[in-house]
Amino acid sequence: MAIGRFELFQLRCFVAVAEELNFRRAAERMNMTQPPLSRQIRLLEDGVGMLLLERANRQVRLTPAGQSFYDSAVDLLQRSGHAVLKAQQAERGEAGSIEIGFVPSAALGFIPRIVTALARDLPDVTLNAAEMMSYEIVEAQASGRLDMGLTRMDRARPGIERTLAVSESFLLAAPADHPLATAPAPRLADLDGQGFVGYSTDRGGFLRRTHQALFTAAGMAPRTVMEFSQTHTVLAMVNSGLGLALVPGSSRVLQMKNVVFRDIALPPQFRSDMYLVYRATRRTALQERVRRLILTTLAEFPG
Amino acid sequence: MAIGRFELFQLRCFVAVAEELNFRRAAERMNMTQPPLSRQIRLLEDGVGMLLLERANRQVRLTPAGQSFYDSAVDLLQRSGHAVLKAQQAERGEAGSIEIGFVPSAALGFIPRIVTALARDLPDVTLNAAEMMSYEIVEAQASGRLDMGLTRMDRARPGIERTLAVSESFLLAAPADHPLATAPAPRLADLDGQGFVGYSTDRGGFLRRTHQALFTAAGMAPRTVMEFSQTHTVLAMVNSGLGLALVPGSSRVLQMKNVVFRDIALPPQFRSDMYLVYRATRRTALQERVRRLILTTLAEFPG
DNA sequence: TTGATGTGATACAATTTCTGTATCAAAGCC
DNA sequence: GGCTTTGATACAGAAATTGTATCACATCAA
Repeated sequence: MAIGRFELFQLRCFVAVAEELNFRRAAERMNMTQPPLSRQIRLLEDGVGMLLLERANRQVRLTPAGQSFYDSAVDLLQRSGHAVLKAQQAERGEAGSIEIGFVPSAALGFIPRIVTALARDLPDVTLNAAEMMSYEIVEAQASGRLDMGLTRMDRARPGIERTLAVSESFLLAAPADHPLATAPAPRLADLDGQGFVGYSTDRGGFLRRTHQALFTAAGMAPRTVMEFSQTHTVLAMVNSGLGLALVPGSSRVLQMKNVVFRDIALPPQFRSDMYLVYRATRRTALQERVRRLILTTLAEFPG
Repeated sequence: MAIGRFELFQLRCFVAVAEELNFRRAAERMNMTQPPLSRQIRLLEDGVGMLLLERANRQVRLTPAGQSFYDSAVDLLQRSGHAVLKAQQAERGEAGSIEIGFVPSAALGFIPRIVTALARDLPDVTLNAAEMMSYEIVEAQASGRLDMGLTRMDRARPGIERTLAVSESFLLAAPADHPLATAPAPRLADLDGQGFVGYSTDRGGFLRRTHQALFTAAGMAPRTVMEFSQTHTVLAMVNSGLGLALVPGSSRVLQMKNVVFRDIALPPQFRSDMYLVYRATRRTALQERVRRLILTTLAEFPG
């Protein structure tokens, strides 16, 4: 027999003998007769390549190696049982790891809530959340590296389901000393001709397209000063007085000294929508559980 | 098959399949043909009571439970190999645990040195050192609860070997304001009639017997004020000015504000001897190793 | 559409392994 | 000194495992 090779059954036999220090009683405990028990012990000793039990003068004792191996054996048997329990947990979707990709604008309000809810309801689940651009989410999900994505992508893809996770209204972000920062009820028309900090097409470009559609529909055009891909950069520009901006509601958490957020009335179809995208088929119990948890968590988000 | 029961061989098979995701290649890696490999996987799945591999459309995939179980399996196999290595270490006497009992006066200088040396030279050995009275050491060693003892016991016992570990000279402990604290060269005769704090017979009584033999041989008698079993108590009495004391050299580590230690000339046979006692037969490699380490460590003790 | 190829599952006989009964030698107990 | 109990051994029957041959099915190329 190859050295270092043995079987768990032999470990059970050995543990029984080590605890009883008597082959007959150990055999009884193992529901077998003494000769085969002796044989299994011998096979185990062959396997590990050393004497584990000292059979001297009608008394069985553990050798030092046997004592050490006994400790290991108990540990191994315990772990082997635990392995089954963990697998059952994984099968029920209570444990495992989930890879989720999200666009930068989800980092502000959504991801922290998801992480919190997951830690509370599914503590044995590891969440690996990676910020990526929306096209990266598409790629990673297609190749199976991602279980889910949180993105603003608005066109459907084959094999990928999506659910509207949050629909936020836009907020008007204005420098504190701007007239619209204190006006009674800012309206879209007030932006006409004003300096405006917009979103670029660098990442996804969904917000930029929404804004353009919005301005076209309203028949007006702000004077776009500059464009940036991420909300915190846009707001930093507003903060330095460069112009106004229309940002998703969840941006409110970004408190800046010189930025005032105002509600603004917009046509109902112009909202900042965030979708949860996931495989349409072959979803595991864990993915399903996490998916539901994310949707219920984000449903409570102040729209 | 009983649920939760499987064999390491089946784990090896499963790991091969999980890594190859192909039964034929996995079988080749396991030096067997595909049918028995399939059978072992089936047995394993029966054993853990759930599906670990998804065989769909000519493609093998791990189920969530299978992924979890794969991680556990790799871990278990690694540990099973490690168990053998640890047992080999234990056989060579490089790992394991050693129970040693020691009398209170060994706690001052000897045990700390032993612990340090053991941590340095045999880091995988756990030392359990328990302070006990000398008769307890005898009992515990006889019943096998103790591997070794560090004691002042001077009579031999059957089946127990002993080695003189340290032979210390006695020191005169005097209150700082006592004449002998500053006298040029204190002699035994100077103690005649002086107040003396002695050792009691409570624990072993070896030191008391030595002192009495000493005084008898010198034909003098100090005026014993009080007797205590432990050195730190004796010194506390000296510290409060109650009298003089003769303590083992290693007591010097007990620094007390009002206690001065002086070398004192005594007949050569009157020394404070500490013995290492241990089983004469059936010593393990570890016990032998630790025994030698203790003796060499204590041999360097400033006698 | 059709054959070629490759997949894992299945059937079955040969082999191997394991189990239990009977027994042994040795050591402790009365 | 007989009696009991210990673990080891021998061996036949039972059980499990293996490899060969084969199947059913899916994919791919023409």
